[in-house]
Amino acid sequence: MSDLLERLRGRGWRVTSQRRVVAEVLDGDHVHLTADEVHARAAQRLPEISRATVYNTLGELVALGEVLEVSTDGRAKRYDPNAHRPHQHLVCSGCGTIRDVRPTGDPLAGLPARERFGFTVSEVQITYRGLCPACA
Amino acid sequence: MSDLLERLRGRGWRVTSQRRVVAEVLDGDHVHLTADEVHARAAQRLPEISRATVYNTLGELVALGEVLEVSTDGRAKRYDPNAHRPHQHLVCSGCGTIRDVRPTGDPLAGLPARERFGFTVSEVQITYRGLCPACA
DNA sequence: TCTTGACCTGGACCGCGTCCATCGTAGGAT
DNA sequence: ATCCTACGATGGACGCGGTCCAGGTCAAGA
Repeated sequence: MSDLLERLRGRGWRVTSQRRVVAEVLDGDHVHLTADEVHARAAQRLPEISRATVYNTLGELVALGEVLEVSTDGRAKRYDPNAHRPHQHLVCSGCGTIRDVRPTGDPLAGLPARERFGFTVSEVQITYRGLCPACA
Repeated sequence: MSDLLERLRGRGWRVTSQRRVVAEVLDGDHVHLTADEVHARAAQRLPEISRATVYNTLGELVALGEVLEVSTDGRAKRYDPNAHRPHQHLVCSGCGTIRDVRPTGDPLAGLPARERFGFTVSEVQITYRGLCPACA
């Protein structure tokens, strides 16, 4: 994400203080923040930033492929800045923490043509669930 | 799901007309209905059934392992009556229809110990996305 | 520096789901 | 068959996550 702002400027993005702050928040610790958490952290640096702007900016970053949306619990969506390296997620059923993991092999290989029902399958999302060491 | 009500009675469930109607709705076409769709179909048979009751009943069926909750789009949860046969889901990015599919092999095998970070992994949810024949 | 269209704001609004006080009733007890 | 009562149903208020909108603001090109 380091030169994210330059990439976005190159794509015609108007770089504003709000967008920069949101990008910097995501660029920090690689945790999976909710939109409200992003808003809270952004507001520490830019107190008057609005929720709507955070939602808009996150949506744009997702549309541009710079950030991934993850919804593992049916509650708030989370935003994953690790978008350029394909990976899956490992979720603790106890505390809800999420880790990025990289399974071996081609995940599409497990779905034989007979089970595709004529679909053009292009993407696979895998969520591994279990208990983390602390919760076990 | 055929003798579902008997199983539930055996577990101490009080069988009411509302619960029977909800179970019958799920037992119909094996589509993946939202809670509101379940409510609408139930209301055709039992006009005064309340939303809260439908939500309660669905939640109980999930807790008892008779029905699965599926949230593929971050919108409303869907309810899958095919709970006794392990399967995954194939979702059309165009129209949103969901098909049950059965991948080959053990889905847990793809995650080597090194990528488990000490977690006790017990469950794998896979969502295949693509376009169905009609949307392609 | 000026201009302008893209952007930001705050608050109303919406969809999905939960909660709660109250009423109704399934099913055991008699 | 009838009664009793605890479990279930009702529906309306509420909460959270997210979207929309009218109006004010400002980045960046001319």
